[in-house]
Amino acid sequence: MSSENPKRAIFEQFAAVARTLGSAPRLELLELLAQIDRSVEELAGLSGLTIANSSQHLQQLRRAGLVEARRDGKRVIYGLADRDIIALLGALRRITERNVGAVETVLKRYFRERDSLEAVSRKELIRRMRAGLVTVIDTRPAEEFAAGHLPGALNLPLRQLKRRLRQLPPEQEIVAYCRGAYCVLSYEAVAELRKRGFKAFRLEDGYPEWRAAGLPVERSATA
Amino acid sequence: MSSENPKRAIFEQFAAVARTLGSAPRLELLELLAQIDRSVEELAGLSGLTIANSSQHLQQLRRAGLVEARRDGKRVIYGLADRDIIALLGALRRITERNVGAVETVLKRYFRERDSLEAVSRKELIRRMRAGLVTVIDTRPAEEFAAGHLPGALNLPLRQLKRRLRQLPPEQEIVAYCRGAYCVLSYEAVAELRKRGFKAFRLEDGYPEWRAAGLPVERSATA
DNA sequence: CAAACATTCAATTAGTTTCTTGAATGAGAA
DNA sequence: TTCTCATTCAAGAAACTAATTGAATGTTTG
Repeated sequence: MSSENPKRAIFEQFAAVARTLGSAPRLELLELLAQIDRSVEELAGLSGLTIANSSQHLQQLRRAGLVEARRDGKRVIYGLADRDIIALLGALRRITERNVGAVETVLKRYFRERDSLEAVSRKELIRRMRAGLVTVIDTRPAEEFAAGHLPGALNLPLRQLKRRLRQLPPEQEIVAYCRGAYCVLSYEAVAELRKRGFKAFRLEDGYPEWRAAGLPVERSATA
Repeated sequence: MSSENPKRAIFEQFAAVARTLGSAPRLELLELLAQIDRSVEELAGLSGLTIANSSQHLQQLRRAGLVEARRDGKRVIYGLADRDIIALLGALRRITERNVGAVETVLKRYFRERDSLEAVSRKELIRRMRAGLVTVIDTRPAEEFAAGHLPGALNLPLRQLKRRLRQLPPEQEIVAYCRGAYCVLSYEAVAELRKRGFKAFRLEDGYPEWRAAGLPVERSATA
């Protein structure tokens, strides 16, 4: 680690960033932040970490230049430092998927029915949206929905799904999305809808990727 | 790390891959492999690691699905498992550069003259190549050059540079490239050429990125 | 100013990772 | 078979990282 070798010193910089990504809790925090900026307390709650622990992970992410913090009254709000970080996470996901069969295995084990894994690509979804063939539902909490969502999407958080089945067209195809490829909400929604006889699919990735691709989004009050 | 939480289990898979990237020696090995497949001994020599240590790092890279090994007689030859890994390393580099000023600082400190850092993009290089405005030199060792290089490039490894200055057109602009953005060879070549009065620039990135972008390459005997 | 609150800091403990050394494989050559 | 050589394995010491706890900081509110 001595800086006598400049090449090694540069690799050490890259390694430090990669090392920061090399922790499940920190990746989870990044995924939460890919959605919307949030306070420490919120992040701790959503990730299941203690507040102190979250704070420490967040500071590491900040030291690596991956997130930024700003103060808002009593709270400190964190957010991604750079939209490109979503691309980096995507690349990491792709490589991991391709190379480590275990990821798929874990998914399969959890979601028993292989069927519910069928995913629609963004491109395909856009085509079907244009043709008016599809109802798009956003399974994230109302707060995240309000901050931005796919055009024409219906906000249907998981907890409300059963109560609001009537609002869904029984004939039309339904595509559900959520925070990203491995956000469980949309998987669960699809499984539930299929059980009730709906033609439901999952969007291959989620809202952050949609927005990062420069596709149109809507902002609005909660549905 | 119990797998009771499937979401966490998935993030743990991603984290394991990222953690494998989080080590300067391993990133250096990957950079060497981005060029051409190589034996353990060769990698150890080029990276300055002991053989046993290289072997262990390589096995970690293999476990993470980043490299693959095949046997060739007495030796084991390693290579990148997947061309996309170059993209991942590129994304990591971009984020690190943008967010950690230290990288540039280290570079600056080493290459004193800020001037020699001026880089030409791939796109710009292609334009100038088409117009016949530029001499392209490849500063990598002959072996790597033979395995693939930019069309029309002249192989001029650093050690031969001084001896072969005559072969270079004194008027025309020269663009040097090597193994990637942080390969020191092309920096040194540019510094040397400028000292001698040539109009020399560095290609922003290197051969692996060129090839990964699907641009044409030549294979040939050593120049 | 003092109380309440969100976040951060500091110190400890437990668990990983790194590099080194020397011995063990396993393939090819004699 | 036996020798040689490239690579891998195994074990141990040193350095680093994560999570926990309780105290400290700094902001808003009364």
